[in-house]
Amino acid sequence: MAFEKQEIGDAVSYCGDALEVLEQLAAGAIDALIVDPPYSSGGMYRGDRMQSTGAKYVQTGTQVVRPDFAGDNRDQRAYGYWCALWLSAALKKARPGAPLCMFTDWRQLPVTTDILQAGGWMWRGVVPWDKTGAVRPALGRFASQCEYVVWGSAGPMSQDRAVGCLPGFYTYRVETKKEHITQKPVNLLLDLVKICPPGGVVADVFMGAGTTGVAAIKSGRKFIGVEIEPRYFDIACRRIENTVRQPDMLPPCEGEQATVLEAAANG
Amino acid sequence: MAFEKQEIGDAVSYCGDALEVLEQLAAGAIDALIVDPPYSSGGMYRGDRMQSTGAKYVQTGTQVVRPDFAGDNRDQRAYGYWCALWLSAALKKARPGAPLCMFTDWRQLPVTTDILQAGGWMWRGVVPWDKTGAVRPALGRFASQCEYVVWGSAGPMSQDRAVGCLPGFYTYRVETKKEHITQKPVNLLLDLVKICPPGGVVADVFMGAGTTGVAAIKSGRKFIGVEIEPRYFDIACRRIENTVRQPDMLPPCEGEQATVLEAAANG
DNA sequence: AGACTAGGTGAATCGAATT
DNA sequence: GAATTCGATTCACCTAGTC
Repeated sequence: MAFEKQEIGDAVSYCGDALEVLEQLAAGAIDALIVDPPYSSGGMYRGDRMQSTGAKYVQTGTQVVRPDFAGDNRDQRAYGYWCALWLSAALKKARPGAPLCMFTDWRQLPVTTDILQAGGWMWRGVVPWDKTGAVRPALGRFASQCEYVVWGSAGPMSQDRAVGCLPGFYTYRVETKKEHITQKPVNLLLDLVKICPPGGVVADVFMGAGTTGVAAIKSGRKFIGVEIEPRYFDIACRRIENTVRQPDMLPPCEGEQATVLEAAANG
Repeated sequence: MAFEKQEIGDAVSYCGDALEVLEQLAAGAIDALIVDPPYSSGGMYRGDRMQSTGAKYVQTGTQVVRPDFAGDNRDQRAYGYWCALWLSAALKKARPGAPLCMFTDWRQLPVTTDILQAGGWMWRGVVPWDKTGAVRPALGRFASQCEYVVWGSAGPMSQDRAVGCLPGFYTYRVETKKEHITQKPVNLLLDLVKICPPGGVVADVFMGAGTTGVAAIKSGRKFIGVEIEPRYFDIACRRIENTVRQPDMLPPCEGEQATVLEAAANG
């Protein structure tokens, strides 16, 4: 099968189905998988979830029209089976010990930890992300102001490529200008990509607006991206291209060397 | 069956098994259930989890000797069945709509949301608690610096007794002087008891060192507590007694009236 | 300073089953 | 019976922010 493929700097992006693209990658191609799959959340009842994403995630006030996104209307069991499929496919293309980060909300959190393990990955923890501003308070209840990164690894993780310790909690305000309704802050992803050894390949098979790619490239890592919806694919490619063009590269993180992986390969 | 029973101010404490004490309470006796059950966590492998709590939750350096606590060495399935039992028993003694808060760690979080529902409660969300300082960093990993409050209610929650909106995330440093290895900060519990209408009855059937009771009494609520381990029962009673004695009662929270429940009962 | 952290890794060791 | 393998268990050591 052939997909539209865009190579921009150290980023390779495919417009196609996650599962199908994953099956065409080389084994060991992925040093870290960071994904934000459609949560299939957003309603207590099946009928609520089956709406188009535009109707489901309503924005009050100014109406910003965005294309609907695909894969967000499965019920919870179908969602689980589908995730297990692409997670399993991704595992086969991941370097042994490669880390996996997967966004989810509170409602899908337990399913997510299950399907991560069903897909063959080793579950290692949960990292909350405090969205602060984006809270819808409810009288007499706790606000749901956090989303979650469920993380794990492709089997045992050795510490030999590690360059430091990462926090277990992040606070970043949701960006006001978004091109995708579930778009994550670049700064959040800039922190998360540190789980990938410097110079390694970060993969995201549900790119959306491409924030993971932006963060990977900006931090001197390589990137493989997949997005099925052509309009978001174009948006992602444009954002990655803008990142490649303006080399306001971040300074290497504390103790990070851009060539850790190459050194390991050579030595 | 008879249990040791201590009445201290507005707090009634029982030394005994949670399930057995719950079955002796009157229906509707509980306005809010806030519990910190033994997580049965503490290791990647079954053997690790089966150790005594003293050996499992290691303290480096100076050895502070604390009594082991009971019920922390079930495997995950047994943990689930056991929780479903006492949660179901508690539901029968809870006022309709009463909120439930249940502490857990990342490893037991998915089980906890399952068994909360298995016990008949309605799952409503997850509230992370950032322990900040109490982090054991690990090279190349995300630290696990959060624990979680899984919360829900005894059926539909009406908003008529609600006095305000609660945050969906808390940051409190672990207290340095603890009498129980899993003791929670008083300030955290002072925030959480706000889920209970002012003047209502907060119950905690795994008191440990009694922090929930301290927070309930300090905020002008009533309290029912249960603890199976006599040494922790004594510690809890002493801490509650100290709280009752020094009436440095907190000012009513924003919009809180100390007599909301009484007013409802009278009118 | 030094203790503290609802740990995790990996090497060494022990034990039972198999060759 | 001695050697080997595999699994389970034990133990030293690592991490960094805060008190």
